Amino acid sequence: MPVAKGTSLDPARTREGILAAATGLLYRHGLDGVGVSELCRAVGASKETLYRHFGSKDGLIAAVLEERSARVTHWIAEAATAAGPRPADRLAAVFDALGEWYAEPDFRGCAIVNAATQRHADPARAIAATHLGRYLTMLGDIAADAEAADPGLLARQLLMLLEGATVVADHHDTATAAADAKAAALALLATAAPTRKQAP
Amino acid sequence: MPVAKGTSLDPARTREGILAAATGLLYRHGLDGVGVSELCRAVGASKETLYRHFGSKDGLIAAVLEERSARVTHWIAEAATAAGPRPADRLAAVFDALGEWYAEPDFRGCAIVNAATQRHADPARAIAATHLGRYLTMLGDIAADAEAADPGLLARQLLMLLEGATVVADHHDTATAAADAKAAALALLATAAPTRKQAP
DNA sequence: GCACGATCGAACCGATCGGTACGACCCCCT
DNA sequence: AGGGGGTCGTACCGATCGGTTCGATCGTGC
Repeated sequence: MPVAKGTSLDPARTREGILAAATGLLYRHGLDGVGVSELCRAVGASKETLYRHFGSKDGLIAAVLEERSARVTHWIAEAATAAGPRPADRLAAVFDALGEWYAEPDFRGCAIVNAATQRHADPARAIAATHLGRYLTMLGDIAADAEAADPGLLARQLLMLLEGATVVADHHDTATAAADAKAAALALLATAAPTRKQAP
Repeated sequence: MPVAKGTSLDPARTREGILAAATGLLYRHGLDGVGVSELCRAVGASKETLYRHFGSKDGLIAAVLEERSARVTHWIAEAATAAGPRPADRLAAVFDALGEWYAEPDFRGCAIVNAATQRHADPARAIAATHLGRYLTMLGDIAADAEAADPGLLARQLLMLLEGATVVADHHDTATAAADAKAAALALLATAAPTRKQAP
């Protein structure tokens, strides 16, 4: 409960606060499951402030999705690079990170893909496309380092495992999804790059 | 445009007509993207008729999803059994069928999973869970026939590929999704059941 | 031949939606 | 000291939503 009436913090701080609170609410309740008034009450901001910062509800949604896409992909990429140089280790780390995410109590699937599903018009769908593109780039790096015969193909297949695991974890089987997907991903990697051993 | 005012057809026929028309509209526009009034106009039925048959919009949605789940899974299973006795052929046929689906001009992802994403309350999510369960059963049969070391694991991995391919085809890369997923599925099958050849 | 059941079309309801307007407040800067 | 900008809270707007009701209509089975 920082601010009182007039603001002491700079507007950028206000904007970030709205963004952070809206991210959770829109994810949990769905884009159409929470109204702007309710959003403002939970955020602790007035409608006027929200609309000055984001222009419209869709503007707020777009900002939320862009920020979340950047943060999530960065988090996954960090987990991968922290696992060391070996492609198999990096790939395993990606799915281990997903497993932590799936285990969170209010896991609800991929927020960006979910949003694109709920909005058939442009903004959300475009963001989802670039979001998947970011994943594909990261997986493509792993595939290339593993000297896969067709790194692009392997990356697209790994992306399907990643998104499929997320869907299955959301709608069917939360417990084993990440581990199952990890095993499948490592099997695909081994099949696509049989020449590479773990020589130093 | 069969019926005029009073009905000559039996109520079951009316119900089926509403169901069929609503299936397409709700899929294309999303569950919240089309109102009941618009739905009635497109269907050619009055609100009173719709509400007598389905009770509520959610009741209509549930009926649409149940019917679609049964029809889709039956269609995929038919494609698999028509491909012959060999597990690899049946698995390939599944993803070939998915490829036909992805290529349809108004493909929008899996209607049941999409609906479950849009509705955080019970009915749609429960239907999605049983829908994935049906897929899992079919894939489990293939895995078992292939004498996979762990048929349940393989089936869950294949399910992720199926759902992941659908997500990717919807939001990123429609063209190669099915073929990429098919190759990955066959590779997983070969890895999980290396003993089995195609002896007669 | 007549009542019954299914249907239509349109009016209607309260609720809620996204978005705007306004007066009051308070902090920062000059 | 004082003014301007960011904010709050609330009231308000038109539109639309899901759902109900009602009179008129028409085919079918008794």
